[in-house]
Amino acid sequence: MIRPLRPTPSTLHPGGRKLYQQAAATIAAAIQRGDYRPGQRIPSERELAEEHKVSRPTIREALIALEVTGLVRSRHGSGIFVVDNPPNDTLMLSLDIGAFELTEARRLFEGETAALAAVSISDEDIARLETLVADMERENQEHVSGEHADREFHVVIARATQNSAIVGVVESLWDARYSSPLCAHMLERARSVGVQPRIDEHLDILQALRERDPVAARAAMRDH
Amino acid sequence: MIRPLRPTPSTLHPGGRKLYQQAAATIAAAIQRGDYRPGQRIPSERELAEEHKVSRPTIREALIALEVTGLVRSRHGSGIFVVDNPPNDTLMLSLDIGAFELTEARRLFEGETAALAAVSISDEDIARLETLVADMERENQEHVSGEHADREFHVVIARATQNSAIVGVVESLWDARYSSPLCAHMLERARSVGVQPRIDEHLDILQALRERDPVAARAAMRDH
DNA sequence: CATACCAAATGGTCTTACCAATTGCAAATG
DNA sequence: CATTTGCAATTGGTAAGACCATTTGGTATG
Repeated sequence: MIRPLRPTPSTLHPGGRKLYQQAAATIAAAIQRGDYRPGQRIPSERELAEEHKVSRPTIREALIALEVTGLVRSRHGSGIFVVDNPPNDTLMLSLDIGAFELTEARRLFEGETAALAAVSISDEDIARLETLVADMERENQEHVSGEHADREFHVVIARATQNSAIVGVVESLWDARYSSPLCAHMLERARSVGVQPRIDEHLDILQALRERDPVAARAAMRDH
Repeated sequence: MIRPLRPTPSTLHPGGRKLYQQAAATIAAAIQRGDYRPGQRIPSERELAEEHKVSRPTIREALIALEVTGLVRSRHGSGIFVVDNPPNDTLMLSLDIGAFELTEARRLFEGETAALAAVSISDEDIARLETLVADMERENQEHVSGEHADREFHVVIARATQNSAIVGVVESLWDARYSSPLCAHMLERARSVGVQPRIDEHLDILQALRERDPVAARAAMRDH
């Protein structure tokens, strides 16, 4: 017997995909489009169910999918919130990786990233890097973490390559530091030892980028 | 009024985590422990619900979490199956990236990976690479894809660095080729044009690794 | 004005029910 | 007996309604 390729396309499921997947995709699009801002509350499950013309269990499944993805977080009795950190738009990691391995990988890859960025970085990006280094110095004197500015510094360089795959890799490797308690502890110690050298290293990288010197940029980043 | 730190620990939620998370964790553990083999069917939703002492909607939420994670896949009317491919244990990608960007990123990062691997690669790995190249030649004459061997070739090199972070990045960038239909199409054309050069390029990389020459390995990989 | 309390809103879970797709077995057919 | 046909049991997909637990903000009370 010859069965039709798609045995009765089942007009009940127009999208082919399961309902919860469609709903999740729609909501995710709304988030990445900015309809729902980071940190902001999104409509309740009951409202979303009515809005998407599906039942509450279905909308719940969609929200769980988004929660697993890391886009939203639900708080019992309070609501569902868009996660503040625009997390991994391209790559995301799931397992812990040794701190040493991470450092080595970053050294390798970010060195090349800096070299590539050196030949295509814009003046605006350089200005942005300068303000970031200034922020780090200020936060340092106030004994604040300054990690956010540090991350931004590297991500801006990656973005200067105008290559989203590279940006994704750099972000992933950077965010991995936070996922492992072991790494977090190591960072805590490293930071208390000496912070001034880090500032200087960033200035070295910045200087190499200013001169559009790929070789110097790679070397500076590797020393970092 | 002094409220207890954990306002009436609510004996209904012993684990603190939501029920679907507990169930998902238990099932995931069973999979990674080998209780449920890859490709094999796991018990039905109704059975799992009874087994875990929760309702079917809850067990469904757990399964959806696992499906989003990529551990299982559910087929309507058939059952839920453990995904055969031991997917990305370290990194996974979610968005499409342009083909050009991917190529550039791979050129950059895998070049350094090859250079690092050259100084630490074992004889067994080199032997493994030789058989892989032979496989590719054979599959090539049979007009088979040979993509699997190609992927393996690069992953083995990454693994030779003994750095799981690097392995994760290389795997991610490689797997990204399959996620985008656009990329898949481009590869199809590229393969039909010429396949022999690819073999030669792989041999160049292999030769550089045999001589433990980081500079030559990087150059060969970049030409690839 | 500060505090304590209560009620609405909201996520978390359960129960039940029905639909849709798949699969396997059994009956009908050659 | 082999093959095909078709039905029925199994299983995932979705819906509706109800109840509990938590949070939150307003309100009454001191």
